[in-house]
This record gives sequence, structure tokens and C-alpha cells, in this order.
Amino acid sequence: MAEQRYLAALDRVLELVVLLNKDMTESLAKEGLTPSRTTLLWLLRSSGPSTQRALADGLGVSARTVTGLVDGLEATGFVTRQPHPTDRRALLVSFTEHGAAVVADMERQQAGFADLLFGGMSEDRFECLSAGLDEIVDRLRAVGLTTTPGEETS
Amino acid sequence: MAEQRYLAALDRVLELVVLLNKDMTESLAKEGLTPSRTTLLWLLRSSGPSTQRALADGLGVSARTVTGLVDGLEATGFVTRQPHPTDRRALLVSFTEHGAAVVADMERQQAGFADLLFGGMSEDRFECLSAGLDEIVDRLRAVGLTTTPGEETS
DNA sequence: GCACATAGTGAATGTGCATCACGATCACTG
DNA sequence: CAGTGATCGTGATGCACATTCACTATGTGC
Repeated sequence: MAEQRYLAALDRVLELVVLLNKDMTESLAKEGLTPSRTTLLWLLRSSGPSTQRALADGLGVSARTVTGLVDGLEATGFVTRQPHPTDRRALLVSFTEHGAAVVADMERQQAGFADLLFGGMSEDRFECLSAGLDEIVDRLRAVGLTTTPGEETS
Repeated sequence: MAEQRYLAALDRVLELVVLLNKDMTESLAKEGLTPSRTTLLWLLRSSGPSTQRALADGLGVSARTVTGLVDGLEATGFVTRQPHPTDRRALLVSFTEHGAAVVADMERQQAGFADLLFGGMSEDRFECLSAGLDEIVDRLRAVGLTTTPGEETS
């Protein structure tokens, strides 16, 4: 059923996965960040100041884990914990100036990376590649895979 | 410099990375395997019985890490350690019958997965997608990223 | 005002990975 | 045939992550 070229293409995709993971992880480490902490930072950027509970849900991870991640990020000066204005149980996690600067820089790096991957690619090639990626992602979603772990399907 | 659509495409790729990681990890877990242990199994399949040193180099991890991975795989009956025929320092890691069967099954699953991703895709679409992926991987390699961590470039 | 849910954390576990120190070998060289 | 140095695997440790369980301090609904 599965053809040879499909397997070859899958190999390519898998290799891409490995390569990307490696690159991101390494460049992150140079800023004194670990993958998980960075993911949290990234989420914080798109969510704005959040409670740890919200971060835990957004990351698809337990509350306890977030406590640890924020501990680290706080100790290294990326974020701060502040009392929640209305809920005295909760804490609001926000960027420090340094944290915000680093995240902004990461965004710039990401743009550069996108340029490295696709820059100067022929119009046709890019268009088709992009559409192909869309289709693959769609197919995965159709089978029940989601980026946000969230709820049970069973 | 980096255009909007490039960023969008990168997002798609990153999402694909996350999705793939998730799917593989989960289906692996059901067999009682972790990602690292599975990677070792996979390498072992293409290398044949190997010393732990060889596995460590192939995986790009420390020798100590392989000790731990093999410990786990041995305890759960996937592989066995046997004395090396000529080098009394070394140990040869080989599949048990069960281990070999599981890996063979994973290969079948992989084929099915490839079919899920690409099966029934229009000829043009697939051709172009495949070529695009090739180009991206090539570009990454050109910048110094390699699947086999191996040697220092600096 | 009381019962129950919720936010965050301490303690204990488990996995993956690394480095350092070591014992056992191998391999080469004088 | 030493003697030296590299190599194989592993014990001891330590760090990053992630989990579950137990517990405190708070919210909330009736």
C-alpha cells in the first residue's frame, strides 16, 4: 500500500523535524534558556501576563511543572511573579524588561530563519510547498492530532 | 527582510514538528517504549548487533546514556547484552525475538503513516512538496546542521 | 456559613542526558 | 615482557522536565 517515495518523503520530514529541533534547542541554550522555559516565554508573549494555571493549560502541562519553570525563569530574571489583583490565590506572571527584550529578539531570529529556509525560493516551488504542508497538517488534524493537548477525545 | 508568508510557512512546519513528535511519542508509549529507547532500537535495526560505544556514537549521546537506555530495554525484554567475541571490554547489544518483532511492526506502522500523509495526493502536489522538502533540508545542511551530531566544525 | 472547587507548592518518583572517576582491557612501544 | 595511554562500560552525581499526592490558602455557590 505505502509506496516507496512516500516513505522517502516521510524520511525527509522526519529529518527536518530532527534538524529543526536541534537548531532551536541549541540556539536557545546560548541565551541561558531551555526548551520548556522558552515555550513558556513564547506562550506568555501571546497571552500577556497570565496566572500559572493559565500557563499550565496553555502548555498542556501540570500546574506543578509550571511552578518549576517559572521558578527558573524568575531566578534568571526573565519573568516576575506578582499578586493577582482580584484573586489572592493566584499569581500573575509577567515579563521583566530583559525577558521581553529576549523574546523580541527571538522573534527577529525566527524571521531570519524563515528567510533562510524559504528566501529566494522560486515562486512556484514555494507556493506548492506551502500548500503541500497545509495539506499534511490538515490530514494530521483530521486524524485527531491537535497542537493544544487539551481535552480528551475518548 | 523576511516576508509574511515565509513566517506563515515556518509556523506550519513548526506545527508539523509538534504534531509528529506528539503522535510518535504517544504511539510508542503504548508499546512500552520511550522516544530515546525507540531511537536506539531503530539504530540497532540498521546497524545490526553493536557495541554500546557504537550506539552512543550513532545516537550522538554519551556512553553513560546508552548504558541506561540498554538497561531499560534489557529489563523490558527488547534487547540482550552479550560478551563481545574478541574485545572483552565491550558488550554486544542484540535484539531479542520480541524486540525484533516490535521493530518490524513499527516499520509497518511507519509505512501506514506515510500513506496517511501522502496517499492519494495529486501527482503534481506530491512531486513539488517532496522537492520543496529536499530543498529545505539541503539548506539546513548547508548551514552546518547535521543529523549525526558527530564532529566539531569549529 | 459551610461544602467544594481552585491556585500554587512541597515531597517523592521516573526518564533522559551529562560529566567525572574508575576498573578492566586492548594496543602499541621500547 | 613491562609500561603507557586510549577505550569500553558503569557507579555516583547533578540538572531539566514532568507527574502524582498531600496540603494550605482562597474563592464560590447554595
